Amino acid sequence: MAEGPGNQGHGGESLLYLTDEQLRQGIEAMFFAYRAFTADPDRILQGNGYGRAHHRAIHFINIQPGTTVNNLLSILGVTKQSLNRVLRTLVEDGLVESRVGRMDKRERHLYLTEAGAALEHQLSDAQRARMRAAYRQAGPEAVTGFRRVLEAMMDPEMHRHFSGLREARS
Amino acid sequence: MAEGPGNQGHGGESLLYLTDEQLRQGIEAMFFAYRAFTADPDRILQGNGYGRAHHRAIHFINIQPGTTVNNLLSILGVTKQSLNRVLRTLVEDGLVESRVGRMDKRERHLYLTEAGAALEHQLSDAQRARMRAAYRQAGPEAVTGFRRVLEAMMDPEMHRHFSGLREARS
DNA sequence: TTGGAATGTCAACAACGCTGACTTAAAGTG
DNA sequence: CACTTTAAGTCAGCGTTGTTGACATTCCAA
Repeated sequence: MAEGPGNQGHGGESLLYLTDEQLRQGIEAMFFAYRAFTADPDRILQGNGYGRAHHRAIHFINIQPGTTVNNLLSILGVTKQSLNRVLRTLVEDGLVESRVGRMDKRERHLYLTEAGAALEHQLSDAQRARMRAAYRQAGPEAVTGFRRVLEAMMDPEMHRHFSGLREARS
Repeated sequence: MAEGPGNQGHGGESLLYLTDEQLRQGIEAMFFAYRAFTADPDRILQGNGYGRAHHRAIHFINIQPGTTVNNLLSILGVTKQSLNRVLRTLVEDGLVESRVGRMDKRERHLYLTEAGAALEHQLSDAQRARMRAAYRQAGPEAVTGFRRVLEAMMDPEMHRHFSGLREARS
């Protein structure tokens, strides 16, 4: 089974032999876990004409109310045309409000309406429930490691946008 | 928010207060990390007319040579029409070979050709490199926790298909 | 004031999910 | 053998969400 060097005990020291098999399992785990991770929101959104892209937009508008389209663009890493299609439907449906900037009238500042906030809650509740269950099952130490690996995996560019950076240092 | 008493202890002990903010950061970390995680293969595949779906098919055919279409279907969790579209192009392009089953002639057993294996290598090398770097940066303890949380997050259905199950139980 | 950069919008296309209906071939079962 | 089920493949069509290209508006600086 390619057990390899049977360490990874708990030392924290050194070596860190990483066999291809171990890495492959990590890759596969990411695939299966991410599928499960997005399953609940996908289910909620399907049928309403919304999808994962709408979820992402709603999520980040909720976190940074008043963010501009351009800022959202750099966070989501898609083209403005792609984002615009999503934003247009959200605005039309009254979930997002788009206000012209006071300083710079080219900018549009985005806010969730009450209806938008309600949907956001529904979505994030479902996702948090799964995350909470996984965290509970895995234990607090595992959670720390989980977060650490994910952060190391992000592109440095994107890591800037990650909001879990508060107490990271100290 | 129904925060309630912080534990319905099923594991038994353990506080494990999980604030919404902590959970939200985990959710966001998954989003950013997964994006980075798929970025390298996506870059390699783009332009060849292939995409993430082709990558997934190639990955699992490589791991289970001779797997049937039906088995692949249940692993990937897509419809046969969706998978067939991908498989057809891979067979046409000579990356995958489809052999009629000897026992059951209805089945088609799938194998990577040399060209397919070469592409698989290219893809998994890129992905392993990123995974290895993240593992190294995070440390061995973190890796264990990472794996533990991801496994807890999977749907039980899908967890059956996860190949990293050898020594898990002790 | 004029030209360039930034911001946002519209149109069209590709990848890849989906449903539904259908065919072919082989296996299983009375 | 007739009947049903299973495995695989196909066709047609649609929805979400990426992409590029073209274009309008706004700001700012030469």
